[in-house]
Amino acid sequence: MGIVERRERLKKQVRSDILKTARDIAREDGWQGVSIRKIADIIEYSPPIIYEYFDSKDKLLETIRVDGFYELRGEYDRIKEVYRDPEKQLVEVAQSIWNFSVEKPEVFQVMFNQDGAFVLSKRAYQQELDMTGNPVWEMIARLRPKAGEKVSMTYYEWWCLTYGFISITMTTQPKHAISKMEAIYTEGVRRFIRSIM
Amino acid sequence: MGIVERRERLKKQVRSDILKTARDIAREDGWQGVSIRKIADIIEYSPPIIYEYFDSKDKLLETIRVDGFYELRGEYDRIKEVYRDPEKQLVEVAQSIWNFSVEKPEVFQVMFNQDGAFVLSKRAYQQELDMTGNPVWEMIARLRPKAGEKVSMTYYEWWCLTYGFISITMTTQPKHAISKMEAIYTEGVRRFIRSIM
DNA sequence: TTTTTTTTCTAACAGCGTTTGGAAAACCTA
DNA sequence: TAGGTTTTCCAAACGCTGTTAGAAAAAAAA
Repeated sequence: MGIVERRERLKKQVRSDILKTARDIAREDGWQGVSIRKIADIIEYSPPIIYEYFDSKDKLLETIRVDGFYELRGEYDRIKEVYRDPEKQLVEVAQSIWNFSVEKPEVFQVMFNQDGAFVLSKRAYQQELDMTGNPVWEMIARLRPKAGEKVSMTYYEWWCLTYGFISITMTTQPKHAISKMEAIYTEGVRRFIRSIM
Repeated sequence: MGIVERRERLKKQVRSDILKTARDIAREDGWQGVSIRKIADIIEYSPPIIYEYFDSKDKLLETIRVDGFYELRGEYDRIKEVYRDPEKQLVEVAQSIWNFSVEKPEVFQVMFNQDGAFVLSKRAYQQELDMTGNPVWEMIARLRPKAGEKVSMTYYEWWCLTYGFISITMTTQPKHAISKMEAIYTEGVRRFIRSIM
């Protein structure tokens, strides 16, 4: 009897529909335009249904944030496997962050509380800034075989350089001008890598 | 008869009270907690009064943003006068941005659409990124006597490095940890300056 | 004092996140 | 198939939000 299975499949579907719809609205109208009622309208359920999947709107956005970081982490792990040279690895990481922000700007906004997106908790950042098992931290460590403390500081600089550059670009530049900034970003990243080698 | 004058004085006072109250609430509860009704409550007027001073909540926040950029610009001009060495000037500029973000984090948030603050228009950034009469642009130009285009790119890098670092630090770090990041910021700024000289 | 102008507020609209209570549907059992 | 149980779902409401219209109150001018 696959009844339970069917129900669970449907639940998973609705859950991901909610997340996808939130992102769709945000991409179109910005996070300011995302409301529980609009999401409910689009997935053709009543608003209270959403609360069976997420405790609150805040938790819903936090899920999107965590998923975003998870996806990026996957990219970093992949890059670490594919390339041997840590310099090349970091350049690739920087590239993949940029691509991510271009392809999923609305997710990037949630990840960094930007442009109308807002999540109260800072929990997601802690894991991201932690060094244990952190692929990017290890790339920098290989590039800079100094004491651990120094590496963590450099890693934090890296974090701010990459995410900061894109954050500021996304919020200050009109959509059509963003792609022109990629070259500056890439050059800045290269300069940074060379300056810590 | 100073009736008109008295009225104008009072109007200016109420206007600045509105702005100050908005910032106060934001500092205490975040920009998410700022509402027209709360502001009205505190300045002891009814909500519609606020609309005699600002067309909308959005315009109110935009005023705070523009004032913030104006204040910083004043700092930069002052620094440019006081110090001769462009390297020293830039270090001081970086320092003053940091101090600003520590003393008025809620204004910084509005300036870069962070953490619940949101202004639709990107107008304020255009002037800030324009090179004409821009003190920081000129500092970089003196440090890097290359072609104009290159200077503008470097200036944009500077912009992203400083504001980006602080933006990311403010949104990702808990309040108590922020001060510990200043050293990393300062070192990053110094490294950047040296790398473009 | 009366008229005119200016200032101010009450009340309302539509939309927001969220919760409650119960209706409706789906399911299981006899 | 009928009855009972469980699960799924939603209408309605609460207290918020930004904003506006129109009337009331206050001040100034006549």
